Amino acid sequence: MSRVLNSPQIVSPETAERVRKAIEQLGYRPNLFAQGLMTRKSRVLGIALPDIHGEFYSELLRGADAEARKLRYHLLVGSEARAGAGGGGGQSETGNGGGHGTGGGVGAGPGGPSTAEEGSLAHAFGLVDGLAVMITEPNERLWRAAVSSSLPVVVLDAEVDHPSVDSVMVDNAVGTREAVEHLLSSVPPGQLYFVGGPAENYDTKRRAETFAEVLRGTGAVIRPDQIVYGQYSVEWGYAWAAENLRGGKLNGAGILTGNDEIALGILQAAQDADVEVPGQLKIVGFDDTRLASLVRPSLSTVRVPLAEVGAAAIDALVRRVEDPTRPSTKTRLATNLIVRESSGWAR
Amino acid sequence: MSRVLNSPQIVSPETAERVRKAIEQLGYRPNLFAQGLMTRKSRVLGIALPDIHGEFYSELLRGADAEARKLRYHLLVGSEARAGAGGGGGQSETGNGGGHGTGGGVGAGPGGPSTAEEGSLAHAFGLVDGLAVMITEPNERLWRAAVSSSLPVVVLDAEVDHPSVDSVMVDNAVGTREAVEHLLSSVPPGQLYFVGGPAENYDTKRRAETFAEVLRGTGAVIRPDQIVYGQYSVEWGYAWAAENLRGGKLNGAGILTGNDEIALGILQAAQDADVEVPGQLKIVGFDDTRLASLVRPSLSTVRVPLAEVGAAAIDALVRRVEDPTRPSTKTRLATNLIVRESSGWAR
DNA sequence: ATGAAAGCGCTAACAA
DNA sequence: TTGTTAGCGCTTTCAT
Repeated sequence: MSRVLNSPQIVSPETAERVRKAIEQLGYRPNLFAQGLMTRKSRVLGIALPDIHGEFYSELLRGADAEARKLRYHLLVGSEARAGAGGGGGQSETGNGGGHGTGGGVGAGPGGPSTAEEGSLAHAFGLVDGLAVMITEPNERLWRAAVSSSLPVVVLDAEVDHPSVDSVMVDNAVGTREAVEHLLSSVPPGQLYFVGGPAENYDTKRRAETFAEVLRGTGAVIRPDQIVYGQYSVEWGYAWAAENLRGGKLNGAGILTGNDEIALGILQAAQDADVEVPGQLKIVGFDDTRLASLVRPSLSTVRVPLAEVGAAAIDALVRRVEDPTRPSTKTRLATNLIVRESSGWAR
Repeated sequence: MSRVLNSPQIVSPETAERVRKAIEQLGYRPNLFAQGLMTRKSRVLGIALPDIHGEFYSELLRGADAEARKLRYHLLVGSEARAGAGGGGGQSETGNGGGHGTGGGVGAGPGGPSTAEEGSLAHAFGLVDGLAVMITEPNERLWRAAVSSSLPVVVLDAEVDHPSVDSVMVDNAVGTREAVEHLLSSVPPGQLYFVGGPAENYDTKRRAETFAEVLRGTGAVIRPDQIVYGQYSVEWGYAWAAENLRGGKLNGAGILTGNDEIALGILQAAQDADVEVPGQLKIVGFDDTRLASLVRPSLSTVRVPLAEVGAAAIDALVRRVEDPTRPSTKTRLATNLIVRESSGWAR
């Protein structure tokens, strides 16, 4: 009987024992499909990321997975990478063009349109109890699919204002501010640069804004070349630096980048051009991926609690799954500057 | 009607159209639980890794995910990390002790014993069509769970000899041989070292064996200190090198490591001790993770086609799911040496 | 406290 | 070609 497993307290001890023994004997396993058919629950959560690869998403996923396991849920992953036409920006390391990415990843909710090639989690929609979806840049389709879904949804990264959708974001401002002020302590405002990822990327955008804000706070006027956009890739960082290192333009400069990869590219270009870091050029990355602490000189960077972001998303999602009436929450996790060799210490 | 969706060819065009319109109108979505209850299929595959974190597993997972999507399946991930008592060795980057890891990760098949804290995928067993499980070191429980499962199973990394279990492995021998011979071209046999990961780890073991074999092929007698085991971590590599760099013992030596992380640790120790790489010390890593090409000097390494391994696993699994009678296959993917700066070129 | 039966939404087999 | 029905294995309700 299912009573033994689900409500052990209302069944007599001896019956329970008898049943339990039979279960053991027969190697009985409840059929999860039948169970799901009745209860409408699977204890499986979907997580849709722009990409699955690299330190960034790997760490996020790890945090999400750990939290899910703690709450006794499972994770069904779905990366949008290579899904639709032109992948999204995200923090992809491959640095493949900056297409505005209409790429799917989540099917439309009931009532919405649905094509055969809807995208990653469309098919699995019906199997999961909820969905965590990361939206790193404007993506109308993904967005509408997310908010109009009948499933509990938590959105990562994008600004959300929907009564039934939870969101988890990173507070870029604090860390960015710390980083810029840190750089300003040894570099004049006119020598400070922000080398970002894709201009559409929400995080890059916010970081650039705070960068500009802090700089303007010093009374400085910002030149257009001080804030530039590209890709979240080593190659972009290297290319930008190689270009701008010429003529000693960057001598004595300070650079904040959109992520650690870009910073590493710049670091390598500097090394190849025999420019001393941090002596002649100071660099601060973003995210604090493992890379940052492993390269030499080690990379100063703004730490983003990636694992916590993943965990918070799962946490919010599970809460909502288990209590759908609960008001939506916005979680915002702090960032903070970590000073290492590339921006400060003498070696 | 379900006939329209499942066997469109046996239904008249106008009926099909009528039904399709109704489906659209009502926003109808087939219930996957009911569907699964009948068909016993979910198009979801479980993948159990020792850990989910770091370049190594990230890349493997990415390959698996890409292949799954191509075959129109979904991936349910389950890392064993922190599952049972003492995590397994695997290629975890955290370098937490080398416990022999009885850690669960997969529940026992029907008939087997099952405790409440069975591990990661136990609960989801009933939802997936098949299971890819990576076994990186002897683990009786995981092993028995895998082979005795009623589900289609493909084992990664471990040697398997079971008629119904497919396996995907890496052919460590070729790459290792290439690496050792490459090092032998500039370093005498007595100056060659293999600094491995955990001694129990299958890959490390095989690599050590081939290392020894090639060395013996030169007629040399191998000292015990030439082959050592530790963790798959930067810290272990650094510690070993820091220890052995003293007294110039490693001057003119060549080192092959169990993975890139260890190699990086050694590289850093060498740099901190002002030992020139590759001038005074040559280093070859293993895996060819992104790390290897990003550090300076760039790391020579034996490339392991991680993404292909993941893809091959999913491929084999899907084949078996869709044809359970098919004989089991063993896939073995080649490795090959990639020479970069740390073992060869002058900078 | 326990047995019996309805029904979740689908597919497959059987009628028409 | 199409309509009808049994039944997948569970949970839940209703009788007992």
